[in-house]
Amino acid sequence: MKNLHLLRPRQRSQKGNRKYIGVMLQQVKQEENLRLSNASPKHSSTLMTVDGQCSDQRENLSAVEEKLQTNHSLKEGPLRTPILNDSSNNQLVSEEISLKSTDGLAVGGSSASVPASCSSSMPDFSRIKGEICLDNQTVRELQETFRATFGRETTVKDKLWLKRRIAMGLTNSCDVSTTTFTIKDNVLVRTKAKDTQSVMEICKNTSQTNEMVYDSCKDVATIPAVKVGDQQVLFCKRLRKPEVDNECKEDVCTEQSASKRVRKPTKRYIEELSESDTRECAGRCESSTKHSGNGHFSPKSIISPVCVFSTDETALITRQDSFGGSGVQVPYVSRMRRGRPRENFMSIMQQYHPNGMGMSVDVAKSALGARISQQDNETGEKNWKDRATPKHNQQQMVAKTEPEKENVVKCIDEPETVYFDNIDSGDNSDCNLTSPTSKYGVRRKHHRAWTLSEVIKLVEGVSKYGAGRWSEIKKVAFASYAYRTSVDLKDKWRNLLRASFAQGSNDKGMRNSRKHGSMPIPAPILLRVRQLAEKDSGGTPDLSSSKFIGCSGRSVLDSRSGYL
DNA sequence: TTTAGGG
DNA sequence: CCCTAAA
Repeated sequence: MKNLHLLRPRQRSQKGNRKYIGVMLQQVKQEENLRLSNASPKHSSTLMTVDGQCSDQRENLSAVEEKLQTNHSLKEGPLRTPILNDSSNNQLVSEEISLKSTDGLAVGGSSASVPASCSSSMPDFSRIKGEICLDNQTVRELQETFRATFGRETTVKDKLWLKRRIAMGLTNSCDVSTTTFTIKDNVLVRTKAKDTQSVMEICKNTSQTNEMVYDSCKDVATIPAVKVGDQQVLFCKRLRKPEVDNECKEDVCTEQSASKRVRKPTKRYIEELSESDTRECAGRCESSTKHSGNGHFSPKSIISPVCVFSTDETALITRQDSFGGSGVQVPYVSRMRRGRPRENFMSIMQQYHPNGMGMSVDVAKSALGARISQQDNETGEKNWKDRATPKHNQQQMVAKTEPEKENVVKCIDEPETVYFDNIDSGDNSDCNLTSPTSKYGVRRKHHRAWTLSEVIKLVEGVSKYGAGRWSEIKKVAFASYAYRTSVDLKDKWRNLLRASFAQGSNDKGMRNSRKHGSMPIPAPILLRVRQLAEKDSGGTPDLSSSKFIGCSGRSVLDSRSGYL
């Protein structure tokens, strides 16, 4: 008792504990050996040897019991591993299979909460009476014993297997606590139910720590424990899962497998899993094993992707997210977008949150306003307000504004550019932003292909105002193109410059390097771009500009008309 | 806001 | 095309 108390963790440091246990184990080993060599028969307790001779080792037991009662339980604790012959493992495997197929009753299929051995039919331990030596039993008797033990029939004829199963079943059965059998020192012993029960009860409540187990079992007559190597494995650990299915698997394995029992994942493990789970894009849902766990997390916490269709009929995977304080569906791909929301964010917003727009008007305006084709700010503002009304969705707006835009374009542009602009209006519609166009293939989200007319306008604008006066050019030449910002002009000009110089250095190379699908820019325009660039970097804008117009203006027009 | 330049 | 630093 004293010793055992010393084992309590709270009274000793972990380190000390381990050390102490080691010493104890040594002693146990020694005494065990001693005891085995001195065993002498004489006792009245009912016992049943599992593997060994029928000779009784009652002396053994009584001695042990005595010692247990005299507070030397740990030292004297019978920790000997039951000798279970594993030579027929292979055979056992096949037997297991046959077992499953033939008499596979409510073994694994039954609900986990109700162990098979308890649910289908109760084991009848009263059938096991008196002194039984499994070794001497015939197969039939063994089967009977099996039935008594597990409460079900078996067709297995392998004696060894039956013996093992019976032994283990008796040891591990959930009903052991109510029976009077327990395994002790390689012997199946009929003991006082009370003691066994207490063992089981204690073990049930025992944590993984061996100290506790020792402690718990200290004053119990029989200790169903197995020593595997230096590890102590208590049979009572098996109480949780007496299912035959599980036992079968373990049968095949060595006894060490008992120490490798499946453990409930630690909290930490679960947390890590869920953490990574949350990080994962729910789109590629991981195997359900993670979720199947312990029901630790409510299903609601699992992100459920929602499939929506935006105006351009592109399927978007969205998830609930808080944007600007309001929970809205945002596309999965663009989580945590740095800048302002994409333009068609508004369409999604309006489709799914027509009334609740938690985002600032400013953001919304910049998002939507950019897509509005308008002649002036007033129209734009009007359009914006119009669109912002909750009931309107994107399609309606587009349909409404499309003709407007066309009119605008036609009114403003010179006759020769109307053609291009009409094409523009055709594929500039909002619906085409992300969808494949007939002409140029898939476009990026915010991309509007530069049409030739736009390019020409840009070039002319640059020639008139000079590169860098983007806002000026935008105001004059691109007033009707709300979607072309001054930055866009600048970017396009940059591209044009690149293209023009590329062409200048190597015409053929340029042609080849040009991306497929993008509209080729006529060489004359590129030439003019280069000249403008040179003029810009050079000196007198006016002079070179006029010179340029005189020289190549015509060719540009010619080429353009040629493209018309 | 606009421009210039990097990404 | 987007973003941002400067001006």
